[in-house]
Amino acid sequence: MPELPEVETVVRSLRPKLVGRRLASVWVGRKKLREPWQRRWHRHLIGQEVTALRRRAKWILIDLANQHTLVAHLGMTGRLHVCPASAELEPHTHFRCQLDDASELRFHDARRFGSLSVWSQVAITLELEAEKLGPEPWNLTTEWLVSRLAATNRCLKAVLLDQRLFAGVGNIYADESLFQAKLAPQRRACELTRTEINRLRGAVVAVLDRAIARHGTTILSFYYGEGEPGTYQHEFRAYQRTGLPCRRCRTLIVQTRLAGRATHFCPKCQS
DNA sequence: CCGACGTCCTGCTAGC
DNA sequence: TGCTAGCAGGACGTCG
Repeated sequence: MPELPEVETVVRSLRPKLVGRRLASVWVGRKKLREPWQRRWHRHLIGQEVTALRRRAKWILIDLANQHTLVAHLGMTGRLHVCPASAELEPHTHFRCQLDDASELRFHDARRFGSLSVWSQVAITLELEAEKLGPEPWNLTTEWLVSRLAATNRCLKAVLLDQRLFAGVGNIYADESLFQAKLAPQRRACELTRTEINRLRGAVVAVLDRAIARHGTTILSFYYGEGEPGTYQHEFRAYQRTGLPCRRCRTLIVQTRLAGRATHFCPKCQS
């Protein structure tokens, strides 16, 4: 399930294959993923050169010379990759775009929680830079978090999944960050001390950095580049370790449900 | 206004 | 052994 580290891994592997390439022809299979595909988007893509590849939280931004951007979100099972145009078509392929070097950019997504659309610079500013999305976690300040967390009655797990606060964090890295910070997921965010908030901020960044270094987490369907899996799942401390001994204190890891999501934690370390 | 919860979607698997 | 119900979750809509 692609969160920030997986998306960063995909962007890094796609960058050398896409920047400087020109988009030739576009084929759209399913006309609606999360949102309907607009017919006018074709002419924003055809003939355009890719000028840059960026990531914002869990969003992939493919910038074009005409100031438009092909924006992808991988959702749960989405995969965006470049392959030879002749490569066999995988099931659930929803988008293909031939490039000027006989390769092809493809998007496929079995569960269709992902999205693919074309945005203008104005739209990107509105959707990704304003109140809808918090800063990249590395730019979080304790000061800003203190004021935001004081204003909510939600538990830490819910707060970590809130993209307006911890942009790019999803269920896996929320659990791993809370374990690292030794904070209970059910704690009320407004009850945290300044020291604890600073510890949480540090833990999120450390976990994300390490996950990026391991090319993300592969459980079922996440692959990057030519099909390589991430390896961060081997470093899980809480997520999917229900009933296994805590690596710090040997207490058995417990699973519960918070903010509608499976939540894993050590009842002793994270008390 | 805030927070909890339902919805979308398909593949895998636990359990009968 | 084979089938099926239930679970997985990111973003967004809805409801109390």
